[in-house]
Amino acid sequence: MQTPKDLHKAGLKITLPRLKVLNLFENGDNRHLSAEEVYKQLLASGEDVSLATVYRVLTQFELSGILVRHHFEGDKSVFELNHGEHHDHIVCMQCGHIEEFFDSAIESRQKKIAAEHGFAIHDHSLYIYGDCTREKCPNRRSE
Amino acid sequence: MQTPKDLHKAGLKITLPRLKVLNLFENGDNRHLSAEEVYKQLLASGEDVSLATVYRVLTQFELSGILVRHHFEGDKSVFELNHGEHHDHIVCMQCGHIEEFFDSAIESRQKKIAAEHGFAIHDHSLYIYGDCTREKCPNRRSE
DNA sequence: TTATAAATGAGAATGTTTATCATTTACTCC
DNA sequence: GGAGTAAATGATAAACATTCTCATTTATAA
Ligand SMILES: [Mn+2]
Ligand SMILES: [Mn+2]
Ligand SMILES: [Zn+2]
Ligand SMILES: [Zn+2]
Repeated sequence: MQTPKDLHKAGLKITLPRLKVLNLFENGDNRHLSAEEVYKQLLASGEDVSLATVYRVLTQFELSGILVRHHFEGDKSVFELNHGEHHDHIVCMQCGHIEEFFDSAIESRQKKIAAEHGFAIHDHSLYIYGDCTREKCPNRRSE
Repeated sequence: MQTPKDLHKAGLKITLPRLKVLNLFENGDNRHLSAEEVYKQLLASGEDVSLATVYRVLTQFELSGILVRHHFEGDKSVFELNHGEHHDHIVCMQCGHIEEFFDSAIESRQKKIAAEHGFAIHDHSLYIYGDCTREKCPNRRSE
């Protein structure tokens, strides 16, 4: 567990809950985590942080640029470390597996479209939903 | 108020609440409506339909292909008539104004990307967020 | 080390959506 | 057209994710 420099730079105190959450994203198994998942994984590893604090910390990390928030289909927000390079996502509707991609053709078309419609672009979100064909995929359709 | 044929085709009974909701989408001012907006607009025009029924009807219409559901940034679902041709959206973060677009270059890139990652594509969602430059655009989003 | 502002935990509250169930309504058959 | 039946509705409770409140704890700076 390290890297309090991000927290300092964001003007946030170095607290135990914040370090635990950060550690989960830096050293955990999943890049993409919901608040509930963060909360449960911390509980499971003996660290107890209140759910309210998990939500607060995730929002603060998003605001300070440490995390990025995504709105996959459905209700809950999902977060991942902000490594500085934008990317979009393909989500498996059977097993939830997520693949990341970046396509400069799509990105530049988006800029052009926004300009054509007289919009100053802030942000965008692109999610592709489908069925992955991995062996591991539990509900994999036998084609 | 007309067009019960869609309802028949979907195997749904022709009920007053369903006709009222359908009418709102067909003859109302906004193409894109949340459940709450549908409910309030019906109330405002004297028609009273319970909120539970609004949610039920919207979901049924989505399932039967009469409406399409969108997940714009934020919490609530937004619906619009399914006119058969897919399109994506640019949303103004100041005033909520929505522009629609279709870009075949983006569409084909998405197919290629899904294929490259071994995904059988079901669906996708693309939202561009920005500031529109219309005269009418106020500096606060009208919720 | 102490003072102080910030952060936390517990639980209440909020906003959106779904579930329950008694009552009403639309469609079918006579 | 009128009764029978299954489906739809309304009122409200419940579920769910998320935010708020406030008393207590903690991190930081003097
Ligand atoms: Mn990602
Ligand atoms: Mn649209
Ligand atoms: Zn899968
Ligand atoms: Zn605008």
